[in-house]
Amino acid sequence: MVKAQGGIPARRTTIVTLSQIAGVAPSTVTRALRGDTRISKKTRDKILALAQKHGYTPNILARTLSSGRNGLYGLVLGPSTNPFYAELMYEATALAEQLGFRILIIHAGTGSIEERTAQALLNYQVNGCIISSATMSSQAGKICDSNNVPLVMVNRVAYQSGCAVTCDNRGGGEELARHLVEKGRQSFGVIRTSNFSSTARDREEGFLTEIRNAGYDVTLRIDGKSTYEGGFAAAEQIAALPPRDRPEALFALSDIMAMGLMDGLRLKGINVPDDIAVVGFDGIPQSGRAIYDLTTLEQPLTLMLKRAFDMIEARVDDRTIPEEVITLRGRLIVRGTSG
Amino acid sequence: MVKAQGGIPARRTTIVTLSQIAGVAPSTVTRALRGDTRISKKTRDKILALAQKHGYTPNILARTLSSGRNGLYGLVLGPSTNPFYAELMYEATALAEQLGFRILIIHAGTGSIEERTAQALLNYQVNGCIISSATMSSQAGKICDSNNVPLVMVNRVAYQSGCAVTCDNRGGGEELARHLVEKGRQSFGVIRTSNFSSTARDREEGFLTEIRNAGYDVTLRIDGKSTYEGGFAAAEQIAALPPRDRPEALFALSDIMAMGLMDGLRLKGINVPDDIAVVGFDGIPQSGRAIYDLTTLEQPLTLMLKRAFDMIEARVDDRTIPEEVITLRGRLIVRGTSG
DNA sequence: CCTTAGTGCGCAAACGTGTGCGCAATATCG
DNA sequence: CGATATTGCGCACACGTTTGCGCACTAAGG
Repeated sequence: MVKAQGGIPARRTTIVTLSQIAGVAPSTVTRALRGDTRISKKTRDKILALAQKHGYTPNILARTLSSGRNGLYGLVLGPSTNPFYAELMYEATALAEQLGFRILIIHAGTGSIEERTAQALLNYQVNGCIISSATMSSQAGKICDSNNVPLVMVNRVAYQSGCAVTCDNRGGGEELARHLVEKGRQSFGVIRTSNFSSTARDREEGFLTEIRNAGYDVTLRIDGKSTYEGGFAAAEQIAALPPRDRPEALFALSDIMAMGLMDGLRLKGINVPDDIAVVGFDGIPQSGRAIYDLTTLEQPLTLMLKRAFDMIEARVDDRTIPEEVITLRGRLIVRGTSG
Repeated sequence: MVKAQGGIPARRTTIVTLSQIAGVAPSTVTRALRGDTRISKKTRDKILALAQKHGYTPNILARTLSSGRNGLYGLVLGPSTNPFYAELMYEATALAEQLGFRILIIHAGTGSIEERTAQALLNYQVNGCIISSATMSSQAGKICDSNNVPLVMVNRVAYQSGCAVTCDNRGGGEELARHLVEKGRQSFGVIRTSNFSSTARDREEGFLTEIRNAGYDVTLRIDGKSTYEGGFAAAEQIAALPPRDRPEALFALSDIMAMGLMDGLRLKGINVPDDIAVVGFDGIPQSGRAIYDLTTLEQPLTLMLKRAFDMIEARVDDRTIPEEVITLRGRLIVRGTSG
């Protein structure tokens, strides 16, 4: 209950307020504001002017209660150690702002989405939720499913079911492999991740396939833990190898690992790309810094999110649309680290 | 309106549903769930069990409509080019999760908060809003004020009025200055920002004061634009100077600029700290990377946000609490770049 | 037995918005 | 001119939750 200060009950202007001033029914005000054609132009103009004058702003929460629609979209983010997620959040926010939506942060960090988190989605009656990293517990998935909350995975494909928008990770891996082969590299290593996400697996498989097609093989695999520090540690392992055992090219499954890797190599006096070529994946802005100048495969992040929003919107209108997976092709950015 | 699929109207369980099953009034269910003492233990236990069994989750939106309280906190973030804001978002989310709140991203990026953004706060009836960077247009401030939306600036102090939680930027600048002087540096430069935030100004003033106290002066000032790229460009300007005109120590007003600065210097063959010492401000995690190993002044971010939440909560309960500014002391982290 | 105090709960309204239905007035047509 | 279609709007209820008020019942005290 809003307490008035100083005795004047400065209640906020609502549709009812406006209707009283205009001398019409609240329903008329609603329809006028929402542009219902059945309201005469004269009445509508009058009400719009009144709304403007009294600084009316709709109470979205009340609207939700009545019509089920609010512009609220949940967002689940991966850990802060990968700037990719921060970028995703910024992109999603910008896109939402443009489309008139709002982003509700549901969870940010590692760990899977448990029942408690899924309930938050219901508590706030979000129209849908974009999940960028974490996996869902089956219990949580069931909750969302049975309550008709459309879920879309971005940058990840669920194992059993669910909507998803993802980059062509396999194709990207292949493209990077071909690029390195064209550059004349003949032995290869992969800085991979310990988690079993579809994303990481597809990238690695694509890479491996094309390397083998070219008649070579991946001879070194190190877990880079999807972090800068993991990539850095991998560099130390590589530096510890006798130089002739070191691969001529390394594929870090994500840019952030590639950055750690390069810094690690640099500190050990190993030159990129003269001694070892490095390529990454994601296309985060930091990879373009002169100090890295990383060859990478850029994900079409803005477009991916746009598709994700579209998917949710479509399913809000029609719950019966079947599950859908969209794969978008990434773009190879050739920079200095691939030789 | 939730459309049922397959003929079975799988409506969500609400307080009314529960009340019907239990054979009591909805008001009794509410009070039982909220732990009102006037409900007998027997009834309460029965209802709690029922709620558990039927997977009841409260509809916060409806609660808001009726009681004005939801756990929604707006968050306004600065540009993505400074990872400090991403970290702030992650911290705020973690803290909110702990306290049972939710974060609604209101705006992320550059630019001031205009009327339209302020209205979003009203649309969703947020309990309050944390503003981490942008300045508010006076119109937007008025809207929030007249609608009793508590605002707290974090990492910034408003010029005229408003609540704020901030690090002791002036004191931090002084501490960094003393540290560099102790290390024997005798000439100084500052990589500053073009915007006129209180934060940047205080840091620079504190630094300047102590440098002068020690009998030296700041002889070089470059605009680093609060970005990595700005810091990098500053390095190129400095490298273009004849070596004896270069300051012996540089203070970048934020870590992200310090990082760009160091990379720029490195690429020009200038050694840190042998040729030039560098210190930053903020204490973002990236500054601790081996490749930077930056001496900096860490902001107590978690605590700052905790205080911000507390401030808002207090003002939700009691609108008459006057405006308040809290300043928290930061922590000097001495690493390798200060010599 | 009567009064008083306290306990446990229900009634009904309120929060702000959306919508199906229907009524009245006007326009259109035969 | 009368019948029908169209336009413009109001009524009433719904969404899920909270809360002031008050009623009924029990326990305690005189």
